[in-house]
Amino acid sequence: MTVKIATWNVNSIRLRIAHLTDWLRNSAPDIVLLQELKATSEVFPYMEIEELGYNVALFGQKSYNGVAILSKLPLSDIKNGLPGDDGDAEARYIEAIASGKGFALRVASIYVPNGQSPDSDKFQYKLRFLERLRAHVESLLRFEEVLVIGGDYNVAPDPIDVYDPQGLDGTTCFHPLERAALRAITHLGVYDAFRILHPEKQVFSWWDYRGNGFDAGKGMRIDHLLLSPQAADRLESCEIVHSLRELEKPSDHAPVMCGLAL
DNA sequence: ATGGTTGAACCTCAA
Repeated sequence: MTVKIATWNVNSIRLRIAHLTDWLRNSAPDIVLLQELKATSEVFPYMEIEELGYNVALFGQKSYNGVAILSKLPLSDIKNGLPGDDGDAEARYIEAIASGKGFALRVASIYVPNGQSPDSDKFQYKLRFLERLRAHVESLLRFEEVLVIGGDYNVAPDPIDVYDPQGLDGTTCFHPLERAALRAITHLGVYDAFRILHPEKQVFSWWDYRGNGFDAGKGMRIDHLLLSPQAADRLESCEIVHSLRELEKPSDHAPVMCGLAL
């Protein structure tokens, strides 16, 4: 069967619940990795999601951050938080095993810190977070599983992934140090699902609300589905769901969805 | 364009 796996930064689950449920009904992804929920478990809209047949694993936080995994397949081995810093209280990483008939895969939803500006403490936190992710991916790859780490990486990998590579060089989400930190992860042997299937195509996943970036075509591709070799070998499709960014009161991100033959 | 918009919560911060 083909298992459809998507990632989406919703920028508030409570404001975006109608966009999400309409999309779940129409596209029926099997697994959805969500970021920027801005919600705790007390206010998370479990009922609207569960009545569509999804199990929910949630790592919530008030006001900021918050990640979740929605899955039509049963979830187990749920782990909250990225290893490597017990003092990190931000809800930016959740991982689980999804089990189907005759197969299992590990999935993770990640929300890499934005980093604010390259001269800020938050940028250093972003770089440390990416290094923690590198170390964790290195350990996960040893299991040789079908693995999908999807989320808002807040890094555009290459010049083709931003609207103005020269003007944006050195700015947040397209800084040489961030791009090197992301390459240190992909060089371990995880593969960008979109870029595997579309080596030359410029499609963005995020557009700034400010300055009407969407209508101006000023976007970046910063949301990624990174695949282990075992997952990449099964990759059938990968698209960015532009239509959700065209709705009234949209998230500033569009989902990215891939299909794996499992 | 050193501006601009959005969301959650607070009277501003994060993105």
